[in-house]
Formats: sequence, C-alpha cells, structure tokens
Amino acid sequence: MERLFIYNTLTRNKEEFKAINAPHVGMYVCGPTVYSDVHLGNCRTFMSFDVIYRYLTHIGYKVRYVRNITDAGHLEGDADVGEDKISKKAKLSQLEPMEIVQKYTVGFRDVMNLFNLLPPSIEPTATGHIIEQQQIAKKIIENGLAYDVNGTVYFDVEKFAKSHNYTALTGRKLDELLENTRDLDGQEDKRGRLDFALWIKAKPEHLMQWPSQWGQGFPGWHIECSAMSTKYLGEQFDIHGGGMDLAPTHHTNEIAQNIAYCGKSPANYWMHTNMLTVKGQKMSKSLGNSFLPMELFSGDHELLSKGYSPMAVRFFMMQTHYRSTLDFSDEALQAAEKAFNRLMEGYKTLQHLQSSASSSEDIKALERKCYDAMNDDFNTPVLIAHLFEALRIINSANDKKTTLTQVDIELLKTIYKHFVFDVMGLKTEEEGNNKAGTALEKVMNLVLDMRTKAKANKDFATSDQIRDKLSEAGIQVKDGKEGATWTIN
RNA sequence: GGUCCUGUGGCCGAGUGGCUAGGCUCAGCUCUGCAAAAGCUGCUACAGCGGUUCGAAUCCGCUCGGGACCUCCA
Repeated sequence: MERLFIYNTLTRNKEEFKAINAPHVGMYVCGPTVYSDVHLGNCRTFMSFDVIYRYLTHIGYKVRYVRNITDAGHLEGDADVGEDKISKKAKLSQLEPMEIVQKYTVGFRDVMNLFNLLPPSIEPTATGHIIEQQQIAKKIIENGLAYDVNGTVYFDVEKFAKSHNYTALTGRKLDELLENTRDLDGQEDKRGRLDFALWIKAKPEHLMQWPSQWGQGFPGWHIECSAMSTKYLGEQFDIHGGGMDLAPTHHTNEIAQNIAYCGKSPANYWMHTNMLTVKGQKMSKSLGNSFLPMELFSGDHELLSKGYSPMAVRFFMMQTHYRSTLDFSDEALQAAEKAFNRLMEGYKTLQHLQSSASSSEDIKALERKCYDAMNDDFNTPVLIAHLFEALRIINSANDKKTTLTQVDIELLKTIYKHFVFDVMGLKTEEEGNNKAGTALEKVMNLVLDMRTKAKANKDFATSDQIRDKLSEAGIQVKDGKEGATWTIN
C-alpha cells in the first residue's frame, strides 16, 4: 500500500497515515445544516473530502465515510439563546420544520451529485439521534463535567480544562479565550463563559423539541457529531474532517465532549479544509457574498460573464490545495474551464493513438509522480501538473513527434482512469450519449468527409464554408495529421 | 484588541535551503491552402528592509499589505 502523509491539525505536522484497523478506515466529516441552499464554499469542503475518500479507496482502504446532516439544534444568532435555525426558517415559510429539512437535503444531494461526489457510506441526521445525544449528555453529567440549570445542560469547560488540554486542536491559551469571550445575553445560567450547551430547554413556541429527563428541549450543536461518530465509527476512529472555521469552536468542543464522555479523543487525524474566498474575503452566507451552484452553472450572477459546467468548477477547485484559500473569480474560472477541456480532449486523442516499437518517454515514472503527489497530503495541484505532462506527451505522440509503445499507451489510459476519473472525480461532460449523440456523430463524419473531398479538389470556398458554418453552430473543426476531428464548444 | 495564517511572474496557483511546478493570457516559430487545434520557444517571479549561510522565494528579525478565528459558519 502507498505511504500516505496527512497534515494533522492536532500536531500541526504532516504525519504518515496509519489506520487503526487497516485496511479499514473510519472517516467522519461535518456535513451541512439544511436550512438553506448550500453555497460553493460548502461544496469545496465536501469536494475536498470526496477526493480524500476516493484516494483512500483507490489505494486499497475500505473506508466507512460518515457525513452527517444537521437538521436540528443548530442555533441562529448568539450562542445557545437564539432560535433553532430550522425552526426560524420554517415559521417564515409557513412550513413544517421537516419540510425545510427535506427540501434542502434533497437540494444538497442534487448539488453533490452534479459535482460528481460519491455519496458517503452513512449520512445520519441529528433528529434521528436524539436519544444518543441525550445519553451522552447524561453520561457527561455523571462524570461531573456537565451540569443542568433550569432544563439546559452545559458543559463545564474550565473544570474539564483542569485535567485535559481543552485547546489541543488550536493551541490557543485558555486564559486568552476566557478574556476575549464576549458576554452574551441570556446566558446567566452558565457557570463559565466558555461553557456550551449539550441540551437546550425549549420555549413552548419552539417548533422542534423533544422530551428529555431535563424537560422539553433540543440538542446543542456540537453533541450531534459526538453521538453519530461514536455510534457509527466507534469511540476512536481515523480521520475527522471539516472546514477550518469549525476547528476553534465546534471541533474543540466535540473533542472535549468525547473525552468527558468516554475518556478518549475521537480521531487520530484532524483534517481541515481552507475557505473559498471572493475578492480575498471568506465566502459566507452572513457576508452575503456567496455563490449558489445553480448561479454558477447558469452564469446568472453579476460577477460572472457566463455559466460554467460542474466539472469545470470541480477542476477549478482541484487546482488549489485543500489547505490553501482559493479565490473565486470569473477570470480564474475561465482559465480552469479551458484547461479542463484540453485535459479531456487528451483522453479522446489517447483512444486512437498509434503505437510504436519503442517509447521516447518514461510513462512509468510519470505514474509514480502522480502517486507521490497524492501521497503528499493529497496534493491535487501537483498531480494536475503531472497530468498536463501526460497530456503534452499524448499530443506530441499524436503529432508523431514522440513515440509510445502499446504498453505505454495503455498505461496512459490507466493513469487517466485512476487519477482524472477515479481520484479527482472528473468526468467528460457529454455523458449519456443517447441516440441523438450517435446520430450527430454520423452526420459529422459525413460532413467532414465532404469537406475533405472539397479540400482535395482545392475547392477551398466550400471547405471553408463548411468549417465556418459549423463554427457558427458551435462546432469546432480541428485538422490533424490523421484527418479532421471536431468538438462542441 | 488578542491568537494564528498569509503576501510568488499580466492573472490563477504549486513549491520550504542549492537543481526551471503547472494552468490561463500574450509574442514568435513549426505544421497547415488559410485558419483553428497541436508542438516548440520566449516573457524567468518570489511584498520591502536587515540578518544567518558557501548559497534563501524557502530560516530569523523588523516594516508594510491581505485574511481567518475569538460570535452562527464548510
């Protein structure tokens, strides 16, 4: 198996990946809160973990990938006192909370599908695990690290910090956190300013609430992940992931909960993806600078000159390492779209490449470089650089400027299959070639054949007319050594 | 204000001590009836100042700029 190195937020270092129970790997990623459409920033995180999931699988691991759906408990506004985000939206829309959940869950899955993300092994919901969350809260109280005040259960951070490193994930100093935490209204019940809720008492008008030993209420945000990761992956598993913005609060609290619950820190490797930015600023709903996937596909956005296909966008994201910020712009998207199309054209060219007795290129070494790139903390930009080297070789061979044996041609096909399609999850756009596609293929062969004859007769007026009219129709003719080919622009 | 990250050529974006990333754009050449496509070549950068070193984009310090988190957030 490949030697894989992963950057671990816990140690701030790249470490060799060792699975607890190889070849099995448990991976938990914090999923979306389904109270509105997912924006592109969210998509980037899930896409990054999709590649991680795909690569782990590709090199032979059996991965159980759990990504939750947060459909309750997530608060609007200030910590622990606001309304449930989903309830709030439901009231505005005159809908049942679960209608909101259903609508945006379906929408989320549709978008993930368009971006060609593999579905996780398990996609559990917070509302489906109320009992488990209550049990964890109860156990933490028994262990003396949480307390119940008027129907709300708080985690005692300062008490926990006496015996454990509360800030292990971020390396911050507890004193500084205590100093810098603001006073918030409605939290008089808390003993410490860093304490957070495991279970929250519901007001009568609160739409989503469940009975508990502390009265009617709903779960705090962080506890759902503790409950679901423990249930499906065990008290300790391999990888826990999420966006970088979750590390200081959500993940820090999650680790504290797990330790308080069972004495064990849940994951060995914590992975965090960086933010998608617009003009240097984090894309987020609250800043109002977010893009919806559909706006991107249609081009219906003031910052876009045109629409972009899901695969062009996916390629765009792959060009940047997951731990770097990625700035989103029309210009960068156009460049990515072009590069992506060229890469995909290369695959077509590869299908009818003629072999030679010997190769002038070392394809095996190229394949090795691709693995090395991915083994180095999933470095897709470097992988892409190598794939463009492969593309150059393919095009050169097509121009008869380099030679390839049949074995090397097959190896190039394997590289494409493994890295472009399986690992990066890209696919050709015109999938689903139906009857119309086949018919077009035949028509184009006929038209290009006629043009070739016209050229042979030096009837350039006719051949140019065919080329120009096709161009107007969005079909580009490319003359090559072996005759003409075409693509739809 | 505190903590942390970051500043690469026209644009996007890898790279952490010596050996040209890559993509897009632009210019030239080859091929071509012409064009496109493709290939080749060129534009060879590392915010500024100082230091460490035989040698720094890469390490250290300072200055300036950008960002994240500290409050819901992928």
